[in-house]
Amino acid sequence: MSDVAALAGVSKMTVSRVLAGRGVAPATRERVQHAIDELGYVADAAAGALSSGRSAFAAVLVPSLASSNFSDTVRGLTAALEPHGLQLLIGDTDYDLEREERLVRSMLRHQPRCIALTGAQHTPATRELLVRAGVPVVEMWDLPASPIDAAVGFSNAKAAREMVRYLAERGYRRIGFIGGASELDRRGLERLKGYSQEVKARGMSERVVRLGDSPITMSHGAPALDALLQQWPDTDAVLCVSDMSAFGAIMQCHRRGLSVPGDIAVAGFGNFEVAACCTPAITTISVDAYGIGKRTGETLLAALAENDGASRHATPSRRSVKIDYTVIARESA
Amino acid sequence: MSDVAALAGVSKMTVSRVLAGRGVAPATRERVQHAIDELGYVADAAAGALSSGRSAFAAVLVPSLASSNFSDTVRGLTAALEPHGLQLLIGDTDYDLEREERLVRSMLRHQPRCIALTGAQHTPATRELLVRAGVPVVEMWDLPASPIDAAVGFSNAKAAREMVRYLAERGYRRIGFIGGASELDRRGLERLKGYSQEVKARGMSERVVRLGDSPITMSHGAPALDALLQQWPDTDAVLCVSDMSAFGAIMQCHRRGLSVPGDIAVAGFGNFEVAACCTPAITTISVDAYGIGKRTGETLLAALAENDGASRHATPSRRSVKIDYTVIARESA
DNA sequence: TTGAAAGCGCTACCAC
DNA sequence: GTGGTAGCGCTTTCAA
Repeated sequence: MSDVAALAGVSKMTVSRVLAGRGVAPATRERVQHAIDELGYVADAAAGALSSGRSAFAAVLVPSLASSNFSDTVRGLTAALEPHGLQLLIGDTDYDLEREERLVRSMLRHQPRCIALTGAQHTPATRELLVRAGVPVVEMWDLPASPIDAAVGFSNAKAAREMVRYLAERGYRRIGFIGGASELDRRGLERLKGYSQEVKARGMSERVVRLGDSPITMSHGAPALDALLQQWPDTDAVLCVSDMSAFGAIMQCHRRGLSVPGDIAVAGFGNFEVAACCTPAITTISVDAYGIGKRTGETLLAALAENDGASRHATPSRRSVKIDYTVIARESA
Repeated sequence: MSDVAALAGVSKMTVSRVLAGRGVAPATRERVQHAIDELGYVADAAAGALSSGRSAFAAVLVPSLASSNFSDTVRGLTAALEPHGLQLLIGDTDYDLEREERLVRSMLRHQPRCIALTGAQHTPATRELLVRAGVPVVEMWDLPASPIDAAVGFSNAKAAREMVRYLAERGYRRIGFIGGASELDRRGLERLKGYSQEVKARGMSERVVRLGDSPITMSHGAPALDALLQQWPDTDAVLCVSDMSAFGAIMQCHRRGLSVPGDIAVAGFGNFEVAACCTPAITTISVDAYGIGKRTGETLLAALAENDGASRHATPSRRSVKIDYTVIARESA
């Protein structure tokens, strides 16, 4: 920066102002900009952060970047935060709460301006770290009973209930559920819970197969469907924890010579791309994953703006943004 | 850190050494660690980076996080770099070279220790910035004619030729290609180039449909297949620029009552999960996307180790790692 | 094995 | 509109 200042014949402060886009006379600004280009000068963000006491980072934690759900959410966050000069620090927890804690710890070292993470469940240490960080926090994809700060999500249980209701209304009575075996995928467990509640409420019996790790992939569907039909051969509909699994199940139906939905109806969750493209097209719950990211970003920005205006100590906003979901009726159920 | 030092009754330097895991007497180390836990102290990475002149960042640029290809590559990079204490700065270029340049510029402000980016094509300014950065750079997913520094990838053109060869050997003679319309997806264009070369070399005629933006998604396949069959109704095989498109095309064949591969063979590229799960299972080119990330990470680490040992000015390694690919023969072709 | 001083590159603050 | 000074929280270097 000294070099640039010298070349432009101004002080470092003026260079700093030009970079920050603050009040500088047009002529001066041009000279400085020229010097910057000349020297290929790139300001050091670490020095800036240290000096000003505010970084340009936003921390983001998702269970898995490979799931289109969460990569869409990350895209939404990027869309909201990048225009405000925030650089995303993205971490992949792999559905592991200990790993989440390690990642939070490591990200906190970079003094992020705000934090977005997935789900309602975290280790006590993670919660403690997050609260102490004193920056806006949003938990995404769930509506926690006691949020750390704010939340942007929906009730996975209620959404699953709605799908069971849809199936019941279409006349299906022997409805199964296939999902993952892991206790770590809380959203999957919530969906299972919603399924169980609604099935019981209607006096139907539960038919649950839990198999495999999260994230649930396409290859989950085939063995899960086989297991379900082996135990309950007369099953007439199956709700899958995700469209990935639903797709695998439908392909397995093809292989077994079962028609969908004629012999068995299959419903998914998430409205992934495959649900619309596959034949039969998959009936599913549509969740706006990108919107969750976007709304989360906006919520964080609003909290940042407030904190700037008011006291320094982050006043937890506790706001909770409910994201809509809808049953998309297609061909498979 | 002063607070921690005071509480532990040592100097700041000793606290710093404990955090860095350097030579400190066990008793002292314990006292310090206790004070750290007590106060919930989290070291400031910006200050550390500024003081030591070396950040803990690795910059990564991919065209799209939504493509499982690239999210797998990011996972591979994480696996390689995270254990060495490097934090990934992930950017999504959206197949836009201008955006790539902006992202590089913004990431460079954080003084990354190394940089991984996708493809061989960049704006002149991007190349300039990257060279001036003086840190190891790896270009992934391609083998550039004149790499900036190192490269980890394969020839997309040769891989596509191999698939055409496979199809020709299975007796297909009227082979089409469906891909994206964008000039920005260089890997897609390379695949098209390979197709054209091999088709011409065998005296067959080209049948090319280019449609839609990158990243190519499942919904690309159906309209592209329709367009192909409208123009060349007697097509007996189609090579798709990606498995996503191939899947969409196969589903469209189902809808049109065409049997695959009986009426028309369909081949994909990438060996995505859907290729193995769908029926008929998709014949494709398998590329180890995760491995590209892993190898890239290892290449970067090796370069960092060298630079540490030797001179400060990064000696470009110019090494080029070739990644294997293979035709996976399944049911669809 | 530990401590003290200097300074990394920038921005906040106050003068002019 | 511009410049000087102080100092952000660490690590480097050297001394004890």
